[in-house]
Amino acid sequence: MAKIKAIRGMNDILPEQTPVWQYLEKQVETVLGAYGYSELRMPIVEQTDLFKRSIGEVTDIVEKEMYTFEDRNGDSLTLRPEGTASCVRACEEHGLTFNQVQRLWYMGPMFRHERPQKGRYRQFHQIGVETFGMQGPDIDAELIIMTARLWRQLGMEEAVTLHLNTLGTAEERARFKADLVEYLKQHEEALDADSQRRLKTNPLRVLDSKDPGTQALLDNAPHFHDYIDAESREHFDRLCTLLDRAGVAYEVNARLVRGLDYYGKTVFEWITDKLGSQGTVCAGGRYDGLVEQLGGRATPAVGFAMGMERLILLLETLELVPESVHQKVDIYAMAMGDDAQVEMFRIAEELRDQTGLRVQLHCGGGSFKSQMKKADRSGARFGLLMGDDELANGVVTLKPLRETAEQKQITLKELTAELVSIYSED
RNA sequence: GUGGAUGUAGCUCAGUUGGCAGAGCUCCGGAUUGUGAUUCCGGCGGUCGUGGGUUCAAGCCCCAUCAUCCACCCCA
Repeated sequence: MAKIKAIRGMNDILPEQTPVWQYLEKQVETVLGAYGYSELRMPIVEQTDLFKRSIGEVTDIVEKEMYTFEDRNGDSLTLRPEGTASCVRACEEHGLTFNQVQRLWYMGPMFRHERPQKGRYRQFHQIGVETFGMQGPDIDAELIIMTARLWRQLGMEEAVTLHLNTLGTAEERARFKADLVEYLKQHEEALDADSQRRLKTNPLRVLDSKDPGTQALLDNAPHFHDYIDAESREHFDRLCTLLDRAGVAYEVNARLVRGLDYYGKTVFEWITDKLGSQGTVCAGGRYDGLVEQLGGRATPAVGFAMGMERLILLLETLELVPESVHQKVDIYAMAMGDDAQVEMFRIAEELRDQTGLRVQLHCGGGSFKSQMKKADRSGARFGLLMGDDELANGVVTLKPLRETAEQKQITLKELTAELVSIYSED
């Protein structure tokens, strides 16, 4: 019989990896907490229409990447491909944005049926941040400054660069789009194949093309920043000023478009060149129209999402994960003989009570030698031994495993005092 | 969805013109009875991704299929 394997593009995160995830999650939570953001937890499955109405009918995500299926009652459900739509839905459903401001975050798996690749998976994980009810550029700046703090916290600030742009209002985009299409149609022959296709489906995305010929052509194309009016201009300028004053460096990239239909005004991406072709590690923007589009009262909103797999890949590439996150026990307790084992069980419990240290008790038998070997492999700083001698004398043997100090026999009372003093030095 | 590369032990990988399936690491046991991380010896461990085909004989050649990786596309 064929072995059952995980679904393509959906990965197990193994015990060796989970400490890295926990480390990253904790760092992010700490930074979000420092800005007063609250966590929201949402279902993974939503009605299909929610995503169709928010992300945009003609985007690749909705057209061909959603995990959509029929519920038993015939409803069309979809595994969420991103979090913003769910977050907006939840806020509306519970009145969270009614006459009030919200700063929210969430974490969890997203699903897109794409061809897997480095940094791109069918089940992937995002930490998303969304804010509601604030229309000025101050909140845009706060979000970006917050992400910059996170990169510093993680030690990766040198590895990422901020790309910033404004998409203006829908009307401004429409005027620009018309002129852009007109220009590109005159040069349609010179465009790469993908851009010719995009010209019909989503012309703004031609700006994103990696094709050198297309990019050269765009140099003489209409420039979007010539199409934005005073309000959009001021919003963007103020954002830039706030970032300048905060010391956050950025590159204005007028060709940064973003794939989701709901963005307007501010958009940004943090990009690294260390991960191959999936270099966007964090991205977001303003989506003032979305809440209303989904049936709520018009509410300004800005948010972003980080790709956890990509951040972890980057942390590992740059060797930024502290070695200590992999250490899971402080003390490895061993016993020789049934009576000694009974006593060691008691001692281990007492140590956990009194010192708060992580004590792993050897189970599963094996020779003394093999117990020692496991003690070493466990990464514990100390081994704790209990045999006939110790049992008879009412002591335990404390053996340093990581330093050259001698092992010694001490009473349990001395042991707790000793361990407390050793660990309080660190 | 398109293109390229790769699938051999739990992991990393050898495997010659087609001729008995290997190494290192891990794991278990041993090198005078209760001392690990270095050494030495022994052991466990494989439907060679899967299904067909060619052949006296296939890990190796051919076809299909699945998966992984990389790139395109798309995006976090």
